[in-house]
Amino acid sequence: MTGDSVNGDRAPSTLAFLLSQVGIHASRRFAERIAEVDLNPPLFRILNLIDAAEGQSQQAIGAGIQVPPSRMVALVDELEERGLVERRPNPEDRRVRALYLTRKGRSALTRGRAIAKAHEEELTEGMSETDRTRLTKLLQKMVDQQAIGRGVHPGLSS
Amino acid sequence: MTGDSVNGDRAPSTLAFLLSQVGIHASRRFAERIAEVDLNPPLFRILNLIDAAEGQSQQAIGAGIQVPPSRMVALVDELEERGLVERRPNPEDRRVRALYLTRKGRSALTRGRAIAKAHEEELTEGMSETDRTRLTKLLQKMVDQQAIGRGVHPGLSS
DNA sequence: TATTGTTATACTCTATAACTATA
DNA sequence: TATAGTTATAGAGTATAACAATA
Repeated sequence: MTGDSVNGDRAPSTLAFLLSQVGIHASRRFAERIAEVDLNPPLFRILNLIDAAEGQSQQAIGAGIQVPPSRMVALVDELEERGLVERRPNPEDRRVRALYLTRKGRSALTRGRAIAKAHEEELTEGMSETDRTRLTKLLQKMVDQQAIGRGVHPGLSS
Repeated sequence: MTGDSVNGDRAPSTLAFLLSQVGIHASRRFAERIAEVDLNPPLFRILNLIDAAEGQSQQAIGAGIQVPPSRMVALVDELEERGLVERRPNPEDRRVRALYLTRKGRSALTRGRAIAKAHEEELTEGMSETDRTRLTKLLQKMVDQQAIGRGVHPGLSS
């Protein structure tokens, strides 16, 4: 590939190009790996959020990461069908469905986290500790400067 | 958003998360901006590639960035309908359609490049020149280490 | 037989709008 | 009237497979 004459590697890549190139690669690769535990990135992300705030409503969870209500339904449906999440009635407001992880859900989350860690290591393979820290800081600064929102992943929102 | 209790910002982000977060943001933002000249990222990319290798066949262009033949048809169809690209017969092989930019295509490309430059500036706003260079080098190293392929954008391939 | 370009088709992801049951 | 959840539906983007013309 690198030796082809018809590709885009003649000009040095811009930061914008590199960022989107590496970012999409990282997302794709993570999607591949998290599939090993029969999850996909959105599902894994929701599992994490429920774990961090058990008993919250579907829409409260969704609002935090800019996921519309209708999508939350589909996502939670799938998690519930697989027995990873439970929808419990909220006695104070019968419209609300409070979300809880099942034991199976908790175990899936643990396995997912191990994969996330392995993915992180794969992605930073061959990088010195200094470079990792440096890169993290630069990207974090960008998230703040560009007002992306910490923890808000655009691939799971609008 | 940053003050919400139900979001993902409690734990410090991993490099994998940051990379995909910032990368997808950069892609989305670029898509928004390039729409100002009535293009989308794949179309702009193809325009660039044709400019760099005029007279090549559709499939030769597509192969360099891992785009399947059937998709090249749709992409070039659209560019041709808008009068940005011309398909010319190749007298040596009548199966082949050689691609050329029209004057209008060249002008669209110029305007697109100006937008790409503005996008680059927006994305690196508030960053020192040192940090830009540093970030570029780190990402470039990652592209090589992860065998992503210089100039090959995963968002325009498989 | 192999290759270029094409068509037909289908699948994934996602959002918008309308609906229901509660409040 | 407003809100939580739901359903119906449609659009964008993309890939695979089969096909026609030419090599």
